[in-house]
Amino acid sequence: MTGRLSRVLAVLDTFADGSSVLSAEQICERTGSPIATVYRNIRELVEAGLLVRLPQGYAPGPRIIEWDYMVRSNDPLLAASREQIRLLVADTGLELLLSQLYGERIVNVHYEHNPANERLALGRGRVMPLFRGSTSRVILAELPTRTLRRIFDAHQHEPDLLAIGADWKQFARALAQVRKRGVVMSSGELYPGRVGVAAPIFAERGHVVGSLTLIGTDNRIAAFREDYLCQHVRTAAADITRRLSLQGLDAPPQTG
Amino acid sequence: MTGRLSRVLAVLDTFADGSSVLSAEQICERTGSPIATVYRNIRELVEAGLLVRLPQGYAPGPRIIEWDYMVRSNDPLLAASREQIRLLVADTGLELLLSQLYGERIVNVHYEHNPANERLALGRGRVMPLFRGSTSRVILAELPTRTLRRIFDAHQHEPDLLAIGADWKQFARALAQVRKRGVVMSSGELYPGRVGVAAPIFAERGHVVGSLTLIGTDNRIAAFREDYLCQHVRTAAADITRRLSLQGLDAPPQTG
DNA sequence: TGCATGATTATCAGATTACGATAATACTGC
DNA sequence: GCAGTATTATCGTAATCTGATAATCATGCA
Repeated sequence: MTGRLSRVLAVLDTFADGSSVLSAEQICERTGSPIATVYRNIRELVEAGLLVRLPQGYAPGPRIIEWDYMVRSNDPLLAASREQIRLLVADTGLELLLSQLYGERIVNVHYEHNPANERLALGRGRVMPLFRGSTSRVILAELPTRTLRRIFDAHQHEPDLLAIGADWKQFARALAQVRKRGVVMSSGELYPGRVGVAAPIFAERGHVVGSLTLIGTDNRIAAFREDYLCQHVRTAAADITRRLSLQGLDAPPQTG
Repeated sequence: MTGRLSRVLAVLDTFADGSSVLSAEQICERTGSPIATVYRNIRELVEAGLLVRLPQGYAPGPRIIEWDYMVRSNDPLLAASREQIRLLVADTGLELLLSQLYGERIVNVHYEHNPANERLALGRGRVMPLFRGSTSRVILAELPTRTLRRIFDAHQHEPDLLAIGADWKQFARALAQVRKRGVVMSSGELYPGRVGVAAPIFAERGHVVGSLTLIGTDNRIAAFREDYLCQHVRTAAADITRRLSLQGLDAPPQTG
C-alpha cells in the first residue's frame, strides 16, 4: 500500500511459504490482485531477474543470488562484526547469532555453529519470531515508543506478545527494563534447553539495526558467571556499533 | 527506463562495483537522478528491507538475505539438477557449474568445486562474461535471432564478441553451429589451462534458462574422449530440462 | 492441418502516483 | 544555542498504474 514497489514485491512474498513454483493464477489468488495486474507485475519482475519463467509457472530468480553475493562480499555489518564474533567464540566456545532488523522483521545474517551441538534452524536468512527469544526482545526494546505501540496493537492477541506483557503498560515497562540493562538473557524461549544472551547493535544514537546473541545449552551456560556473559556480549555489540560508525572513514576496502 | 521497478532497483545496482556503504549524495551522482527522487527511492527501499540505513550512508539490506534463503531452500532449477550434478561429478571427477540467465546476464547458481584444483572465482552469485567461455556461448546460441541481433549491435566493438564472429553474419553462423551441436567445448577462454564443456537447459521448447558446464584442467580433460564428455553433459542438461517440465506435477512440498 | 483451450499481452479511459525544484525541518557536531 | 548538512514536505504537472475486456499467442489434440 505504501507504493508501487511494495505492491510489486508482494509477488515475491507469495513464495515465502516454501512454494518453489507458482502459476500466474496462484499468485493472483494469493495477492488478491486482478489477473491483468499480476501479469504486468510478473513481467516486470522477470525483466529484473527477480522471477524466472519455468514450465509450470514462475520462481524466484537469479538476481537474488547475484545480490546475495554482493551482500556476502561487502556487508558492512558483517565486516564490523567479524573480529568480535571471533573473540566471543574463542572466549566462550558458545554458538553465536548476528541478526538484522527491517520493518518488523528480524533476519539472521550469520550463524556461527558449534559442531558439538545440534544445528539449530537459525541459519543465514532465517526470520526470527518477533516476540520470542533474546535476539528479538533486545531489538524490540530499542524501538521508538510509537512504533512499539503500533506493533503491540497489531499483535495484541498473540500469546508470545502477551508473555512479554499482558497489557500495553506491562509490555512497555518490561521492554524499558530490557533497554535499561542493554542485554537480555532468555531460557528455552526458542528451543528447550537453550539459553540466549543478546545485546543490541545501533546505527546511530538510538537507531537499532540488529543484535548479537550468544547461544548455548543451559548446562554449558551455567558454567559461566551470568555477569561475565552479559557484559561480554554487551561490550561486543557496543564495539560493533562503534566500528559501524567509523566504517568507511579511512577505508581502503576491508582487511581480511 | 522500463518502469518504476527498474528505476528504483537501479539504486541497488550502484553497489555492484563493490561499494559497501554509499551516501545519498553518492547514489545521486551514480544514478544521475535529482536528490529528491533519490531520497524517495531510498526511503521505499529501506521500508522494503532492500537497503539499510547506517551511520555513513546506506547499504544493501537484509531482505536480500531472506530472499536468498528462500531460493536456496526451494530453487526448482537446483532441485531439478541435483541428481545430474551428483552423477557428473561422480563419473568424471571434474568441476561443475550451474548457471542461469536473466536479461543479458548469466549468473552462477552452483559451483561444485574439486579440492584437487585451485578454487576459481565462479562461485554462487558470480556473473559470467557474456561473450567468453562455453557457459555463456551455449546460452547465447539459444537466444532468438532478434535478441541476438540487439545484443550484437549493442556490443559490436567488444573484442570478446568479435572473437565469436567478426561481423553479424559470422557471429550468427557461429552460434547457429553451436545450437545445432547442442554443446560447446572451449579452452582457456576464462582461465588459462582450463577447459569448459557446456550444454543448455530449457524451460520450454526453445526457451533457454541456463546452462550446465563441466570444467577441468586441460590435462585432466585430455584423459577423456571428447565425445564422452560432450555427450554426457548434453544428456545431463536434457535430463534437467525434462525434470523442470515435470516438476510440481506430483510434488508434496519438500520438508526442510 | 486446423481447432479448442488456456496462458499471456494489448487496449483504453480514469484515477493514482511519481517527478523535480524549492522550501521547510531535523539532526549533527561544536 | 548555532552553523551546516541530511532528510522530508509541498505542489503543479506529467507520467504511470489500474483493471475490465478484447485480442493474441501457444499448445495439445483430432
